[in-house]
Amino acid sequence: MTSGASTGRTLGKAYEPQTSEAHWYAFWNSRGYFKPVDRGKGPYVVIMPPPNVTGELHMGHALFSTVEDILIRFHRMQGYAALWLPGADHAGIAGQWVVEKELAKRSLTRHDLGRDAFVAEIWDWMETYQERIKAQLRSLGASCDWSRYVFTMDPGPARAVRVAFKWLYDRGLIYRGERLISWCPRCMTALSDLEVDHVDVQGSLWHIRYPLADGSGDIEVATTRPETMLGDTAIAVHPDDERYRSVVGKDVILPILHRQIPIVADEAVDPAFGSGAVKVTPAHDPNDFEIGRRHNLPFVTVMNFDGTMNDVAGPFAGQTIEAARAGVVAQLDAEGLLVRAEPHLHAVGVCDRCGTVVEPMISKQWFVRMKELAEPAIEVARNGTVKFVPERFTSVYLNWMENVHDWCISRQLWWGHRIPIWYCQACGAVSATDEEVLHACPVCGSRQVEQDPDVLDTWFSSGLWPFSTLGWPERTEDLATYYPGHLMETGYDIIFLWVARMIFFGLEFMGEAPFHTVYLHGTVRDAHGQRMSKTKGNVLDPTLISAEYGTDALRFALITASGPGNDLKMSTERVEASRNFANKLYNATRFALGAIEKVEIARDADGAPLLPEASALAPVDRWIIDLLARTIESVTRLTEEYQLHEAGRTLHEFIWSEFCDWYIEAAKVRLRPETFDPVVPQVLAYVLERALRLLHPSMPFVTEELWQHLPHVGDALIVAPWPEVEVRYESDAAAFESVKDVVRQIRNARSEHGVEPARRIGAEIYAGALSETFLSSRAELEFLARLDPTAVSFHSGEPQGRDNCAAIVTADVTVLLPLAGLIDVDAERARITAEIAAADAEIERAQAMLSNEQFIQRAPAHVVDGHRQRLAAATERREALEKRRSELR
RNA sequence: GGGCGCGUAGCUCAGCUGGUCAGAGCGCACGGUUCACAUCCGUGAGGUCACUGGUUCAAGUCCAGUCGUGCCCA
Repeated sequence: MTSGASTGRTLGKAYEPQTSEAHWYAFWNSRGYFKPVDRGKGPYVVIMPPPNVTGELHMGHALFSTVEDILIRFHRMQGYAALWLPGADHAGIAGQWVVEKELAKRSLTRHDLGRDAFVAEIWDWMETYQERIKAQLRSLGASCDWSRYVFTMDPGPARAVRVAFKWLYDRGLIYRGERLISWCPRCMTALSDLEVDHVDVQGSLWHIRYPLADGSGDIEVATTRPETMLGDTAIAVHPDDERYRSVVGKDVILPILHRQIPIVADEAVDPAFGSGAVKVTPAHDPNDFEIGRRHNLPFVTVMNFDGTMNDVAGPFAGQTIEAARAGVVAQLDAEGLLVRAEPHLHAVGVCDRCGTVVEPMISKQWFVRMKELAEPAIEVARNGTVKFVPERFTSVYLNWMENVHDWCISRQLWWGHRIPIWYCQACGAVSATDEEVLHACPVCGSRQVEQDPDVLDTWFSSGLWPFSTLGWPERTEDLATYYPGHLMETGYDIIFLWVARMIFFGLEFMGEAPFHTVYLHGTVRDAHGQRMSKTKGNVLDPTLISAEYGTDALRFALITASGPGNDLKMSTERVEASRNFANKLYNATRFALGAIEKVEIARDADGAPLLPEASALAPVDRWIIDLLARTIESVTRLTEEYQLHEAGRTLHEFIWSEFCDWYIEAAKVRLRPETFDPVVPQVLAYVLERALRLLHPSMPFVTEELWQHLPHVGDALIVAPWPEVEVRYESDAAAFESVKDVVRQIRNARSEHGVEPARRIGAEIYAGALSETFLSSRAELEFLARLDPTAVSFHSGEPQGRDNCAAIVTADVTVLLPLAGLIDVDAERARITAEIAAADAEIERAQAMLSNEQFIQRAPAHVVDGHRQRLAAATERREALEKRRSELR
């Protein structure tokens, strides 16, 4: 029975997504279809990469939600208990910053409010924006399970973070230490390596002379950062560098501050750079830090955490880094120690959140020891337990994981998960706890305990996401049922930040990788290939686009724009084309319904339109049914292989270029009252109903709307079963392709000869072995080629020469079109000559291959056979054309 | 310095494991009041698949190199 869901909804002349979308989303949601339901095939789990709660949804979100939704809907229809678990991320640094910017408008800083009040302020923001993000995901059609929605700062994930931290701390995999870390002076926090971007800047390379302490001369070094010389504790040269062999072990006098520092030999020095001697500032440069450790050099910090120089910097204390740089250069110049300055392009690390130049600083921070965690994470990628789509990202992942450094996880922020470490003021004990509050020191019992003021890197909690969302560390039913999940879908730009960490944490805490497949999508760019950004003003807002063209159009445009892992250019033209496709489908369905409503549609055991008996089918019916079967097969396979763009294109081709352009057009002749054939509505219903199911994951709204109007059983398309191939008619389909081919050629001949579209012409048809197909397709042929039924005749044997005819010649069929007075004999001769040339080219190519002994011997039989048939067909066609040309007068 | 992607019709891109794969959409030209759709229909023009060499019976499709372009890591 047709569901009541469509009651009251009528189909207007054009598809109006605006009215349809909200209706169906609410319908699905209210019936609980977004929740996983076990239908015997087990679970299929996708954990959504939670969007940051720091702003609006952008095209990247539209892309990820489309890809994930397609795969979830596909598996749901296949009978899996499909769980797509949504969430949102608190985005530590970015989250804190947006609220600080708001405060700045009121001329306030977070320090004016104090920690508690500031955090309360952020919570207000987060709550408002979480709702906005949820609404936008709904508008994109995301069929995720809202009942399981989680925010990274919710009590569950927060406890997971503490438990994970304590676990790793107890295992010795988390430690606190003084290391050189990347520091953002604007955000006033430490960063991990991954949160630092490298940008090339045009700076200078200053060449400076350091006098030798024994007065025997001086040594020249080159640097891009002269102000750090205040913290130099050595000069280094390569041990094999002959130029400096004699000075290694001597001291130099550090200019300005007049400290005496040694010259050391270290393999890390590149003799080809500058003079071959470098200044060593262990406290402000990663390479120098290592040199400093190797040679037991002092670590002299000359900067404050706010980007100014400290007291050690002597005359430059209190100045900004930029001012100190200028000052140092000026003084060196004044002292005659500046050799020269030359323009120099070099990479500078900047904070990926705010763009401020980061400073390498020595600081006491918390770290995760990576070696032990990385090993199993490398193994699962190597042995295929975790696969990447596209595959090339496996080596990107491995390369990173094999060279990973310890992970700095403490952040000097107020917003985020507070480090669950407590310091006893009485006995000095350091204690980790998985409780929110530690009331007393577990060592001495003192109640004078204070929690570490810092918070954890946001990505620490992200790494736990595949199981913290399911209730871990509690042994919940969800965790048992849905872990490990199946697919992780996200952008390739966060493969390390997010995917890699989920894999090693999943292995560490759950003993199993959190998913078997990582699907990585590219970046959505504007029509010119530029990255979209607010400052460039080239942002396409998915909310506005889907409001104008429809969500289905936006989704289809995104998904067909390019394949996995590749960037894609988005433009409204693309979306418009997809909207036209939705409208095409909509109108095709309206047409089909006109026929379907005239008869009683037979149903199969599931209640869907029944596949008609073969005996009742005309060639064109078998053709479209076979094509549907092929489409089901392709779309299923392509979706399983994550070739969603190809699946989309395949469906577009089937629905528009085959079903609409040929089947529906051909069907019209058998829908006329005088020649009405009841099998036609049956075929229309059968094919269309299944086509809608195939297209549903990509274009959920329009397909649901239309499906509800078609004969069906079940409440909604979203939970209808995925179509399966029921029957094939390969040879019948091939035969009808010949009819199509003849129609196309007649249309072409008509066009070439300038026959008015409305004019019906006669035809003599010599169909040979295909006579039966052509005879049974007579009405369709007449209609599609605009032939005059009273002047169409079928013949057997060889075509008889006739004057004033245009000729259609294929390998099997010849059609003569008597066009007395209409055709230009010269033009027809030219047309046929061109066709003969084409046939010649074909014959030549086939002969060239077939006369090659090696080809005959080595190529597979079916390939050789294919070319033999090709040659035979082309030869026949050529003969017929030649004959026809000789008959032209 | 190391690694990866891309370079196919005017534009944007498909083309999976090498053998009718030279394709689609948009654009363009010509023609259309066919009762589903002008968000449409029909016909057509346009590419030596960046370049060079190689493997193979056979190469946009594999290999090597070159050029152009974009990105990641250090």
